[in-house]
Amino acid sequence: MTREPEPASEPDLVDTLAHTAFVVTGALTRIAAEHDVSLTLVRVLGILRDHRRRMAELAERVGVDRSTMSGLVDRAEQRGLLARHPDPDDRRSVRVDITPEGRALAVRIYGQLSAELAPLIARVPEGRRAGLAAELEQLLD
Amino acid sequence: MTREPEPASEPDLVDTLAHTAFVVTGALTRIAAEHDVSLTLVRVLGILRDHRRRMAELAERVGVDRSTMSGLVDRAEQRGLLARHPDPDDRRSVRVDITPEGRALAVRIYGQLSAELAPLIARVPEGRRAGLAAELEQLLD
DNA sequence: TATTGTTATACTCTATAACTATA
DNA sequence: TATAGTTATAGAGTATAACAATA
Repeated sequence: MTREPEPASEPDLVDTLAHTAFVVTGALTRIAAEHDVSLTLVRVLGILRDHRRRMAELAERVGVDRSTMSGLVDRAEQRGLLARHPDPDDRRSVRVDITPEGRALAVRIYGQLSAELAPLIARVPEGRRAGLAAELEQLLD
Repeated sequence: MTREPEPASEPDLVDTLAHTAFVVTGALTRIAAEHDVSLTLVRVLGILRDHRRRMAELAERVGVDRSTMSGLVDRAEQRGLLARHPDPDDRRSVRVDITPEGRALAVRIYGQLSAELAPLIARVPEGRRAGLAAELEQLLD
């Protein structure tokens, strides 16, 4: 008979995922600070690289209150990184766009993240990298 | 002849690692907020579960200034989660200990993280979970 | 009535600079 | 001189509550 010491959870993988999150978030937070932006704004820039979004969508995706997003967009707009535009379909809504300056900053920051993670990724055999990424994405959804 | 479009970096795995970090950090930040603590304090509690640490060590590991850690420990101490003790070997130093209350809170929070990540981990075939954790740890160091 | 976004408010988090005590 | 920790200060990030405009 085989005992099952861990009925439901997988503590080892959970610990590793938490560890991964701390390392990656730490690197990104530090890089963001070097460019005088917060981690939250970095995430907003990343989201807006692909699609224009409404305030409420941004807040929901990043996980902050709308009032928080409102202030964050205020400051980013003053710095020329984002721009508000009216939504022709709903006059209550505001569409937030990334400016060319914001896009350039996003490219710099995410490029720097790639460069800093490269030595870590190099520890995984080249033939396993795609598989590792695929397994992680499967886990995330 | 084969072209190499990505000379040095591995953008796919970088993107996935960033995605992982956002998901896990988001869950942990939300859980922490439910218990009225910050993500930074959760990390401190996690570190102190294993070893007593000096203020400077804590600040360095978490990636904040010592003055920030000083205030954070102040508030956690007032709440009975941490305790300062003098260091007999160096009278400049302060050793920070986790209290039983702090330890109980850490157990609750990390347990809740395990429970919330369990459905995600379930998407990875059981036979691959240990391997995935090992590959990630290899990457992290 | 419900939703979108903003503002006012209050508190935490954060770093910088200046300081004390100790090494 | 250098290091450990604290305090004072200022600014960003955050949520809650109340609000106006629109659906």
